[in-house]
Amino acid sequence: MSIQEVARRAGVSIATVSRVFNVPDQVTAKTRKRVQEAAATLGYVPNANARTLRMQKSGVLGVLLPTLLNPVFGECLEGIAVAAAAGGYSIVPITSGYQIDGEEGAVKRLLADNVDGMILVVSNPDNSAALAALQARRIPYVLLYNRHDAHPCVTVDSEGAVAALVARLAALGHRRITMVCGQLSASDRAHQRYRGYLRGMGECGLDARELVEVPFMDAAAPTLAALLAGADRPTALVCSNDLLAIRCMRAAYVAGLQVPAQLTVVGFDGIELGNDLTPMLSTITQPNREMGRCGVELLVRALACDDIPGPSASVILPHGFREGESCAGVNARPVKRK
Amino acid sequence: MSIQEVARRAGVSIATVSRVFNVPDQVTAKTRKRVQEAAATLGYVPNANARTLRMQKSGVLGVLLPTLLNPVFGECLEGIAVAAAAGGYSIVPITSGYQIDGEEGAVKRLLADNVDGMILVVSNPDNSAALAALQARRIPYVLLYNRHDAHPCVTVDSEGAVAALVARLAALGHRRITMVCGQLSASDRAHQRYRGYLRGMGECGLDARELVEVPFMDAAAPTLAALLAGADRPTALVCSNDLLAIRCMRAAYVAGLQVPAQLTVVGFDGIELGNDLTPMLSTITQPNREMGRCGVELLVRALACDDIPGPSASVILPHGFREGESCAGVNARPVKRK
DNA sequence: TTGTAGGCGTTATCAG
DNA sequence: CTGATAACGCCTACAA
Repeated sequence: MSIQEVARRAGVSIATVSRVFNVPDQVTAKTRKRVQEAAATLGYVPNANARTLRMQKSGVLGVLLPTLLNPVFGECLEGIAVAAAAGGYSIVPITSGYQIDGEEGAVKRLLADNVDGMILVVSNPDNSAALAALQARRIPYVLLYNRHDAHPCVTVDSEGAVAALVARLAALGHRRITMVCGQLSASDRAHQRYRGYLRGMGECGLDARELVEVPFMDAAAPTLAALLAGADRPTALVCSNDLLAIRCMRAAYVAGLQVPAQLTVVGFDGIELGNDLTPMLSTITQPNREMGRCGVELLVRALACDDIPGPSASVILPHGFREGESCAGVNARPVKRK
Repeated sequence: MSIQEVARRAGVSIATVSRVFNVPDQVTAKTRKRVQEAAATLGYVPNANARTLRMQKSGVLGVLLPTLLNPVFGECLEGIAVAAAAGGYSIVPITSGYQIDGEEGAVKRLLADNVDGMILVVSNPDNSAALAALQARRIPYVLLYNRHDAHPCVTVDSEGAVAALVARLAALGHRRITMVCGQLSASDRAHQRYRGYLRGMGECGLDARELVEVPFMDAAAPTLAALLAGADRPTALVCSNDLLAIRCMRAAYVAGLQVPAQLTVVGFDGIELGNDLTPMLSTITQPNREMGRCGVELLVRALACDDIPGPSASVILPHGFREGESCAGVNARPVKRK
């Protein structure tokens, strides 16, 4: 069912049909109606591939995310989807995580699709083949969560946020503060946050403790159990993301430690789910939807002007701190539970 | 950078370039190499739109999901992605939830993209305009989680699962068992699960209690608070999904009720996160990834034979029950916490 | 206001 | 083994 059949059925030329869909006012009301009826009864849907081929633009924004198993990206994607729709674009989300060929393969696929621009969260903007490919093709793109001087990024001041958090914990009397992250090498976000930890500890005159890496979520339990076992165990855990923080709270329970009375756990991300946990998760909040929205708007604006966003377009969005219930002073008395 | 430029640079015709990418053995090793080098230095990526237009098939599977904010669909999508890749297809996931125009709009968009088939989770297979559109176009599709006699579905026996759960709760001494769901009208899954509740209660000789609907997650707190307030409050909550169950556990805490000592809470979905909660969530588990995988394989198989899956292709996958820690006998003694 | 025709990048057919 | 060419569905000058 192409434009041809609609034209035949309506007794007009294909050009007229095309106009009905693209510049309706250039067609007589009567003709227009006839065409619309023909299209409706035929169930005609314009072929996006043909249109893209002809127009040399697709009206599609590619979205590359690490995974959708972490709600933080789900929330972000929602912001992206809404903003894209508002800007007249549709999106094609791809995950680099459980996709066979990672970031570069995903970008190649999106390039083949002729996306007009891309929103992406990469593992490391330095030496990213994916970004190189985009630059080579002069495809406009915006990074989310990443932070890099050579690329347009929408993110928060992760380093500052964690440094401030460490100060807050120190003020609560914590001295043995340990940072827990996923696979450090897999994410420049984790690096930023770790730098924040180091800075914060330094500024508070505390000794930074060894970073605890939990590369595979599945195998987190033993690592965390070991961490919480010794006499010198930390009194506070700064987690590189909320999912990790949730696992840490579980590990604490398993180890017989009460949160927050005996162990403070703080996350990073501000996923909504944290609000429903008990104890409610204390966390550094990022405006995830807003971040998606902002990135898309940046991109759409650039697209409209037919130029490509540079590093100077970067935006640092404000972060926050959700009080929650998993964070307390080092000598807090156990919460009585009835 | 089209096939043209590669051809020119390699000093061959476009036909030869095309062959190098599609039937490499029909080209001399030497020519092939020249073309590949030209393509590489040019950064050539075959135009998928042109290819789709010419081939009349895209190699793309459309995936329509209600939302990605619920991890259950994230897990499912992972299964879909892996299976699709294995079958030589790529996917385009769309959410009907926060998309402007819902299921039908999403399907239209996918049709415009010339997807070869679709995997979808719809609100209600009856009178679904989306499904009607697919049938009219004779696009192969498979439903996930939904269950309907007139469509090919991959799902679990939700009704039986909930009925069995109710029996289990009754055996634990529970009498006042209440079901909690989201917006009942928004999901035939919720309906199935509710039917299971009714059947289970009936079979146990218990009086079914009024269904508690929590249409908007955001506003769940007051509704649940009211539910847990009275003297006649339930001793067990059967939740239509895990996210809801998590909220119920929070509501219990807020109401001063200990789970599971004073209130049993059981979910439905088996999201992985449930394992990390304290108390660990007791839930009816669905094989979410497997479900995605199964649906895709069904679809891919049909695509290969060039036919479209019918209702008889439906598959009921086995479900399970995760013991967890949020479910106990009605007179369980409070857990001592140190 | 409406119709005709060319070309977007590919693949496939048919010659050579 | 390789090259020329038509056609996929659409948009848009240009012509009528």
